[in-house]
Amino acid sequence: MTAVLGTIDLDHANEELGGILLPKAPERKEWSERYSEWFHRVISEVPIYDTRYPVKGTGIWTPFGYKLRRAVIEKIRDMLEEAGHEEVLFPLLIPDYMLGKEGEHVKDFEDEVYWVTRGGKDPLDVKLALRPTSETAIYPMFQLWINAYSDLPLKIFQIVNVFRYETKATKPMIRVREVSTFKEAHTAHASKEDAESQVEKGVEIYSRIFEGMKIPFVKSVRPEWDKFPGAEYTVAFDTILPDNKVLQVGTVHFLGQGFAKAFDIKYMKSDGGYEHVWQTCYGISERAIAALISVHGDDSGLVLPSTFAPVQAVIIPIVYKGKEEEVTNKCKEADCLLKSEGIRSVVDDRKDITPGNKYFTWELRGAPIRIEIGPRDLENSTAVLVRRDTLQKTTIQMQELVEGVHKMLKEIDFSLMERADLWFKSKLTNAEDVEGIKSKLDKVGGIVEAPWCGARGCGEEMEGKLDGRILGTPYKETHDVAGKRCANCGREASTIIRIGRSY
RNA sequence: GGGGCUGUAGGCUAGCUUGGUCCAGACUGCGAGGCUUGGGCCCUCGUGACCCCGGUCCGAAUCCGGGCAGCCCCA
Repeated sequence: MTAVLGTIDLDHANEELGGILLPKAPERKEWSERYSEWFHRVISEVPIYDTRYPVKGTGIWTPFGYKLRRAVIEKIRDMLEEAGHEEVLFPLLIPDYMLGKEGEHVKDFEDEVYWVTRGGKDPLDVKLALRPTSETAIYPMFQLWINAYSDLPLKIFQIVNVFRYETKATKPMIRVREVSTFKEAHTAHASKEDAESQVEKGVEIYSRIFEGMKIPFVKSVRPEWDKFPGAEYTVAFDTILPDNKVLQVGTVHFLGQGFAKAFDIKYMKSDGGYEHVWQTCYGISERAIAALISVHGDDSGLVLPSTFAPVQAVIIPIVYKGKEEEVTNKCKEADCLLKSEGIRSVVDDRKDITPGNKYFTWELRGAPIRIEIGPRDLENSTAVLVRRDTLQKTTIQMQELVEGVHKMLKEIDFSLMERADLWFKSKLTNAEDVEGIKSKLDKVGGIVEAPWCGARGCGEEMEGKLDGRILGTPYKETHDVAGKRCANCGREASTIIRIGRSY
């Protein structure tokens, strides 16, 4: 990667160069060795998410965190709309008889549903659930909305909060009782083929979303015993966090006609007969934001891809006594220029805070580019650009500022993607037998791929032997397993199975 | 599902073992002023806390019980 002008080699970091003291590239020691603490520290210090609200498993999106959240939401909303989904908003409350309509679905959720049982002092005749997910709220309305094949396909989505009474230890953004950013899409189709092709489209949309966030992932078909309750099959997106544990960041479900039958969602075919619709649904929560924060970070804090950074370029005035106004004006001028070119910039003109202090603040907040303008730059018509990921300093001519910033943002995005991919690949390993899988899980963590016979009983047995969870089999990928033996039972392998220690 | 640990200013923490010395100390933050400003400057002044409820006791931040909240480990 070549930077704009006069890039300085990192090997010479910390040397005095042209009067500028260069810091070393940030380490990723705490990030990798004490990830949990790192994550808590970053979200609370930036701040992104305040966990001090006194209800277990909830938290508050702070202004900066909210901007980050909104950037992610907007990206997802755009992509869903582009793919023909329309946004709607359903009520939070679901009557108990509706929640209970699809047997498998309610059975899996019943232990973690919050109930509203009273209105004021009076007990309610019909208990109301806080949606744990919205299938049972939405599908009775599908029944009313869908009459004929001309109403299909129906593709909607909503961005809402959902509630789950988690019994396990909660973790900010990752395991919460109130999921505050659930992006759920629901579709209905006239044929199985059409619905299954929608599953592929859903997977494609999510792939593009995560690629945009530079979050590496694998797509797996979840095992029979771990699919979404009520679904025929589930395709899940898994990424790997710095502590080598697997995080599910998105799921796409093929629902078949199960819900359609339970909620009696039928449409009239061209021949006048009726058939139940075929359905899909897919969802992403704020885990995607947790992944965005985690995957790219380092010991100095957040590192954000430019698309999602609330501030893409921060301008720091280096004000010497007597030059305050001149320097500040130049900074404001640069700020206006950048803004007019569509760059989210700010001038950090706080008084009584040294520039160094501001550097730390904005590194913590993950601003991709820092622009320093001081008296020296006024003399030379220059500015100093510092990229967040490497902390490399570059001096640039003022008239090339806009071009330089655009170019540097692209370079940073590319580097982030490369670094994340490289790291992910190093955590995606394979093994041939149970011992090998175990050893890889212990030594490398992440995700281990192994040949598998495909039998459910064998899979469950393997899960019991391993201190890990079976993530499933690759979705629409070809893996050559010819001549290979199942890692567990030794029979002929028919596919690959993925295993990881997960959240 | 099982086990362990923790809760003192906004944050991090000293004090808790052995109850009284603590109307609770440091650092950081925050507010005011001064001095500075190309990697966390310095000085002065100010600000702010014993999670909640109950118990033991002459006396509780400290001991006991419960609640709430958080963290960690194992399944």
